[in-house]
Amino acid sequence: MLAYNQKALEKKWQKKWQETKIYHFNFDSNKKPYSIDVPPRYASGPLHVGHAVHYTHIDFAARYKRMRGYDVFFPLCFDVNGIPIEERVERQLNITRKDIDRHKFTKLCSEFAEKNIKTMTDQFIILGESMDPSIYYQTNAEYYRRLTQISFIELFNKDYIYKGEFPVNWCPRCMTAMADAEVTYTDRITKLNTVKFYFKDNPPEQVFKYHSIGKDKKGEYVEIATTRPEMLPSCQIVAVHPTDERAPWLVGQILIVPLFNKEVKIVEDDAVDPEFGSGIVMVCTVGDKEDLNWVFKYKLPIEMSIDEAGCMTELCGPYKGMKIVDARKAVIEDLKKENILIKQEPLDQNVGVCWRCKTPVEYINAEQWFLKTTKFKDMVLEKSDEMNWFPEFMKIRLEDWVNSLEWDWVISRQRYFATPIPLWECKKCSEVVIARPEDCYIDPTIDKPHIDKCPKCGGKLIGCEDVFDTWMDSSISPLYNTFWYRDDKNFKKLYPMSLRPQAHDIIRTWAFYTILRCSLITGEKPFENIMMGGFILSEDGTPMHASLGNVIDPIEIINKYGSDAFRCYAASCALGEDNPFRTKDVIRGTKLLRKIWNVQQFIKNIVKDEKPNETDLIDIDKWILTKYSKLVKKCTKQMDNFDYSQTMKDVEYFLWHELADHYIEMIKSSIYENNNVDSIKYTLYTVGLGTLKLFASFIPHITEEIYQKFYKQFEKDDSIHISDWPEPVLVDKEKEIAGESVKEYISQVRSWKSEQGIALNAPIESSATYSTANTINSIEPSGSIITSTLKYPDSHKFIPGKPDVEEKITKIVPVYSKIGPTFKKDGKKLVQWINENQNEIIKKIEKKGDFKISDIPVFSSKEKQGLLKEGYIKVEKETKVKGKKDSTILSFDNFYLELKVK
RNA sequence: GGGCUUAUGGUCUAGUGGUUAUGACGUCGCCUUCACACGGCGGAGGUCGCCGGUUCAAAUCCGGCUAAGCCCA
Repeated sequence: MLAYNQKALEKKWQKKWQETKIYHFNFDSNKKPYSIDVPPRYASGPLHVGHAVHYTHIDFAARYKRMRGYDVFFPLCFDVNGIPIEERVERQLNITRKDIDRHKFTKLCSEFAEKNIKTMTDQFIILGESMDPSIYYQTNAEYYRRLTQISFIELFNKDYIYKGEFPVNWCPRCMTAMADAEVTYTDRITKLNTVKFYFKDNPPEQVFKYHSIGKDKKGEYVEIATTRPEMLPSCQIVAVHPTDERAPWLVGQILIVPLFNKEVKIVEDDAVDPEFGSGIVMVCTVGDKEDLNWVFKYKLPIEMSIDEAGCMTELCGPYKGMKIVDARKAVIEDLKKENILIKQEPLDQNVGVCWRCKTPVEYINAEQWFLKTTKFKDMVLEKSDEMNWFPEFMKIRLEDWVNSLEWDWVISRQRYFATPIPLWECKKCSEVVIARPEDCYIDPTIDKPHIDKCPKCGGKLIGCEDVFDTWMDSSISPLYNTFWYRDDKNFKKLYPMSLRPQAHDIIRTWAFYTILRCSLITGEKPFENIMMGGFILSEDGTPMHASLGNVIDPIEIINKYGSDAFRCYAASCALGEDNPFRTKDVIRGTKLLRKIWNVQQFIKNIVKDEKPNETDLIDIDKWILTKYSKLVKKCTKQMDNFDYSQTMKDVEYFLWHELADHYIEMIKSSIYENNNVDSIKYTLYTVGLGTLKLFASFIPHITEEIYQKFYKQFEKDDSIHISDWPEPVLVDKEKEIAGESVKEYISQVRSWKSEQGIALNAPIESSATYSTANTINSIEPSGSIITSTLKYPDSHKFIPGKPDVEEKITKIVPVYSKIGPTFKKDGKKLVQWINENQNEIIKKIEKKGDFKISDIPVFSSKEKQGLLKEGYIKVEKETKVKGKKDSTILSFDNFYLELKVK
């Protein structure tokens, strides 16, 4: 091993791993499978740092499980259907999908996606992800869409699918349905019209003392402010905030909608803003998103006042057929005539418009396909309970979501680039003819049905032009991965999948829909464990999103600092929490890598070309091996719980501090002096290889390089990534404590040297170390390590007991954790007394060795026990040398170190 | 507005009942040491978001508030 050339070795191993296929999932393996339901990455653009961190976390799981002896199923996959890709293509070419042929358009979408897929596949390799490209899929391929269709047919045949009406965003100019993502918002100034709604029955007299309630010769009325007076005919209810002082008088009253004489009820609702307009609002079907919420909350009829061309409907009586803007003018004129319009004020408004033509978006009712979901709430909750959630609280989000469900899932979209809904409808009687599974993949806009006319009335069959919501594709990923419908043997082996990794923003979509779909089809949960990644924030603290323009390209980072360094950052991100990206943390990663490299180089130089055998171990080796074994146990447990950040921290701390700063420093001189070499070599080899393996999942390149260049000649495995996860070697509590004493002792003396400005490698003229008999006995076997590390003269002695010193107690410190539980409420009094009577206590302790509780006046306690003996207090001491003139005593912990003074 | 989560030195972070709060980055001082000066040792720097409660004891448990993140078809 020469100097650490990070970039070159990373490239080399990435290439090698591809060639040797060590990540290959073996369908015939005897090993237990560990299957990962990898999120198919959406193909609308390259990966940013946030994605890169998520996939790196999944890679940690895959690599760890491989080392634990599993046959790991880690597919490379991409999600390619849907609106965002359509939208990017439309924007890129400045067209709408209706401008060109449907199938030409979808081809453009495919091509656009393929480019991104290629980029991302390379990115995954550069990031060091261990996906298996031989179990590849992408959701727009016919082999995948076929299963979306077949699973739909199964649900259809189970009677879980129905057709109904549902409001959709609609651009009246483009005459097309729009996804929320296609609606952009723009500020404009509109007019807020305050209109009189008359009471049907006379309200109680008291109400007139409140604002916005009045009467004129036509009767009593409330004032309602609206920007959409043309929507009056579809007014369904009027709402007021529950804490509004008028609410008790108004709720339950009936109002008459002006011009249309429709009766509407007043309800109370938290969503009303009491500061807006008169604080009383009309709810129409459907003016905006808030109205839509009310529609479902109050189960309001969906009466539409606007049609798909942006004209007023039948419902609007005399205004029928008018354009929205004209109707608004006409309605206002009529309101003025009737003296119903109280005032008009200008209002700044943020309005949703079509991103393409900037026409304000309307809601219209469209025929849609539904999958029954509300019926299966309990089933979904039950299945999610059967799974382990990491972190656990994420399950609550799913549960809250499921419990709040009020309507079924709309699975159809009026789009092009997605899986076609495999059915035909009779033009005459609307009878539905569903495709046969054996005919899928099928596109009803191109392919003919298996029967040539309607089985009911003989009418003409028209292919369905709607496509599926993209979640219909991605929510069967566990079925696709496990060969459902295609290979029963593999399905039984792989389903349910072991792990679903995903981000928390799509719990209500991907997690929920997957549990729903897969359970409905198989009767079983789709996965055993679900691991939730948090968000990666940009350096300025905002979440990283392409749309926010704050994305960081992981490849740029890697080009500068390397993949392993980037992965060090990824490993520092706690699961389920938002983590800011810091270049600093990546730089810190490069430091760690260099440290690992140097430590391993040291080990290699000591161990040389023979594998050390197990041998009689010296105490200090038993100490580090015990610490190492405890580390292995702890890390194993944490890795099993997907706690990567803690594991990384623990291994890093062990390597850098326990191993490098302490152990290696301690054994160096032994090695150079040729003492205990067998024991040390064995220990260095064991701990060196073991920690390298603990690191391997996180930083695969450097660990592989070190393994190949050194350990492999002695080990059976061709790659560290298919080697066994380490096992604890020994736990010797006694030697562990002894080793800690030696470590502390050396470290204290080194600090002292530093404080004195003495070079750390300068010899110290020290004649003896004193401590309790126990401590001296336990550290004496490591005596030569101490004297050689600290450069004591050979004559240095370890002596039980105290040197000839004078000790002065300087302070009495109360021990709260001891006093509290014993004295409870009186504890405070005792502490106060101890603090106020320091001198008295010190005197008595110096005379008699302790201070009795019964001597404390604030207690009438007869307890004869001593404060010191029972551990209620601690003493701080100052040590002075008594006799010898040419020496001084350094005291720390329970040690006294005799030093020569020059 | 609702659900979940988060709030700790300048920055990032550990810490889920015991009073002297962890580590990293940065900063300051010291030390060429034969794996590593891209290293080691040490110092300074915190009213643990705010208010209240439970408790002998709260960063930690409970309630309220404030701010931020995700989701709300």
